[in-house]
Amino acid sequence: MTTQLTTETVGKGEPAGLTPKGEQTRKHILETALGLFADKGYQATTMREIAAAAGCSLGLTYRYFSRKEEMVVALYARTAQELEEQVASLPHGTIAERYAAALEGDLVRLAPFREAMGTLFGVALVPDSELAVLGENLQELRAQVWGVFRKVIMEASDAPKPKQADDLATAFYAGYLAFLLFWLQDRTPNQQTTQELLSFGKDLLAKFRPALRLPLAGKQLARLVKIIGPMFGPMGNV
Amino acid sequence: MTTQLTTETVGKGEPAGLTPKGEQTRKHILETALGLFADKGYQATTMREIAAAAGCSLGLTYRYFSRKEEMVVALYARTAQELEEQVASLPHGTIAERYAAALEGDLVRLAPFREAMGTLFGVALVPDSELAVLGENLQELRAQVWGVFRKVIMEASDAPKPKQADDLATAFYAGYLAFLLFWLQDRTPNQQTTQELLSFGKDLLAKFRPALRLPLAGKQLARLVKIIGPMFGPMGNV
DNA sequence: ACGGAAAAATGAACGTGTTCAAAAATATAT
DNA sequence: ATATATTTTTGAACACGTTCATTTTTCCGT
Repeated sequence: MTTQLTTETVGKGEPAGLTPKGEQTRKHILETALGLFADKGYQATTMREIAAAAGCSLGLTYRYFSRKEEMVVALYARTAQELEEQVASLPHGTIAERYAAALEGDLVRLAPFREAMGTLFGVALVPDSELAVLGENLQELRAQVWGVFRKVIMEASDAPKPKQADDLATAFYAGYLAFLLFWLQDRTPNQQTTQELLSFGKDLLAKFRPALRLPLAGKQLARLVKIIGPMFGPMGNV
Repeated sequence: MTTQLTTETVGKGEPAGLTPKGEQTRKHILETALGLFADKGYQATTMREIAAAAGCSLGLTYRYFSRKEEMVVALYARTAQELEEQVASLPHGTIAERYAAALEGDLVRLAPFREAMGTLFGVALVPDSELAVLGENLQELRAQVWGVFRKVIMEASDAPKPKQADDLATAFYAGYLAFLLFWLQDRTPNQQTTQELLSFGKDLLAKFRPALRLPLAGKQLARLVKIIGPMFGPMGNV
């Protein structure tokens, strides 16, 4: 009557319980798929190709990834992990410096999968999709990344009080999404325009950071966050 | 040896030349499709259903719309036309008032097709898609809407000099895209959060409009536009 | 009125993502 | 060890977007 599960509630897309062997197979399929994506592109890679390259049947891949895009979600989740690690070992400095460094690091890690990320965003922006950016399935991932930006702010040399830090983290998270979207659209060589935008944003943030101490600016930020914050779901602040 | 075409270079997605009858059929299929979209949703509507409802073969619909999403593009092009007309007969007032009115009007017109627009944006945000927002195929449409925002600014009571108006129009166009994206994600009843964001933006714009006369703000805007402007392609300014 | 060219329209097929019922393999209880 | 439940794996099928060779209709010059 007892079950033989080992891993418990790993993620949302995976089946309820996986034995060690199952986990291993899942990982192998994912690795194979990511290799093909990086090699010949996401759209050009067929589910049947992935199955063949992984040496298993087509149906099996659907046991571990209920959608093709879910493989890209797994990839993104992995780089989110790396983002967290990067920020943990980020030199102390101003908010602007740390935020810019975090964004740039993420871009570098995602670069080989730009096209795949484009398709993921395409699906993620369809509001009632299973993988909607602001949907329930990605809630945990959102909270994780939000926490990373909170850390970017709180451990900076010019960190504000915790309450405003939460507001700023929400704004940073929104800015992060917008920034990724911009990057995906940027067709200039080496995404140079995105680099310029990053520099611009960094300068702007540094220039206007002191203004945040003014009641006017603080109030406006608080008002904005009160509007858009709830769309991201609970982040620990409420 | 002469050809029998009547309409010349109507748009990008349609076949090269269409006789009046062809145009009529195209319109009929589009009308049928939009009805189905509004009725049972875009994703749930099948190309075969559209063909059946329009009383023609499946293949024929592909003669007039090379992709399913192209029907949504046609819909968007229509509401862009309506946006232009609305702005033409917009009461004189401040930039903030006029911009907010334009955005709100667009939302009202697009409301019945929110889900379809979501899917369109999904495709449009895949950079190398045939229908990429910033791609060549939608260039004309982009220029048209940009012109509308330019008019919003230039014929306002607090219109700036033409050069800054161009910069502002570019920023407004980018803001417009971001705003639509936000609206698509907004799951609150009646998209109330989007309404609040609109109010916030309007207030903010009104509050900081005077600051644009300051060299500092003007320079920052100019720098931003110099970065992101080229992504939209030629808009008449260059 | 006729013949030929261009356009409109058809219907069958293909590829790909996805589903599902059933078989094979594996672990647990007695 | 055997029986039983559970998980893994398979392979065939479906649905839908899309393509294409072919046929039918429409238009124009003579």
